[in-house]
Amino acid sequence: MRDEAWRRDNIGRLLNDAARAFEAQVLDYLARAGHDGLGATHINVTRNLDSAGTRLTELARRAAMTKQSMGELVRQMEALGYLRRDADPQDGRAQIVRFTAKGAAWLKAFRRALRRAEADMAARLGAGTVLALRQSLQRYRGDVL
Amino acid sequence: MRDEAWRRDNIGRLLNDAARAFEAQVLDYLARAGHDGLGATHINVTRNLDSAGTRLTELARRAAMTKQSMGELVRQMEALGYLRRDADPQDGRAQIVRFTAKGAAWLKAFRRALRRAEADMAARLGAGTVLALRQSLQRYRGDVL
DNA sequence: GTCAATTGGTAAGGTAAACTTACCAATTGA
DNA sequence: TCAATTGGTAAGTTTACCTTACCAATTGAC
Repeated sequence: MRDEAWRRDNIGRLLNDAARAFEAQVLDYLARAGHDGLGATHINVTRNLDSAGTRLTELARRAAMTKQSMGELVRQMEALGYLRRDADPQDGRAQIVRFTAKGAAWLKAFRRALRRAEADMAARLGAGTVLALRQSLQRYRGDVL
Repeated sequence: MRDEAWRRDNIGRLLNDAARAFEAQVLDYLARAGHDGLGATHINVTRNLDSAGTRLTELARRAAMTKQSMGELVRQMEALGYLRRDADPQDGRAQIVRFTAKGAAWLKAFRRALRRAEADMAARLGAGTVLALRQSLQRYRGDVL
């Protein structure tokens, strides 16, 4: 029809749209499971929080954001009851951020939502295609070469 | 090593990381070509602006953002000399947003940057894989089914 | 052992890119 | 003709970050 297909079909836009759609799907599954109040940003925390707990500064480093920004995310999640901060017995300055029971439940629900969104994708594209997609993206990131 | 690979290798994160990396590459090519001052946001404008010009409200509708937000993007690009606004002879309220010569040059550079970033990807993954990737993403979006 | 440098964390304020609510003026249509 | 719709602007808010500037605890060089 027109030679302006690049507007919709350039890889950048396709990647972006797919990323947003997937994320929205995951968030929707979480909301349906009763876990609202947390958004995409907070995944920066949960993604980097060890089950044994992690220091704020280390969380910030892993998420590649400032201590202040990570501090704010943690503060929000603490206020909602997902996290708890304990003093580090090794270092009087430090805090150890940990999941509460509610936080652990949220994490479980998050991983389930992730699996479901991925299953939705597989239902649409086929499992083999999803596997190939994952491998392509990993290679693009530089995982294997 | 650990069974927590989902943190790095879930499709959502892979899509997001790839989208950001691709976008950064495109913006970098543009900057090297002397086109700085415009960021990823402004692509919301150029992506939806017809060569014959488009009304602000229509731009906002296509980009799925508010008239005010689109108005601000257009104002910025106008200030930098990429766009011009003409009165619509058909409607005294309306303006028609158009590329200036500088804007047209920018668009050309943008498309070139897009092609280069895609070529970079093909150099890493192979052209066939990029094609498969594109098709997968189009199907995920719902293009074909 | 002491004291300067480093490190964990907070405070205050700024910025970018969106949003909402509230308008005005031109147009359209019943 | 006049009320509803539409194109666009204004003002202020929100989200998710950032920077600069700190303080207090710890560490390390001497």
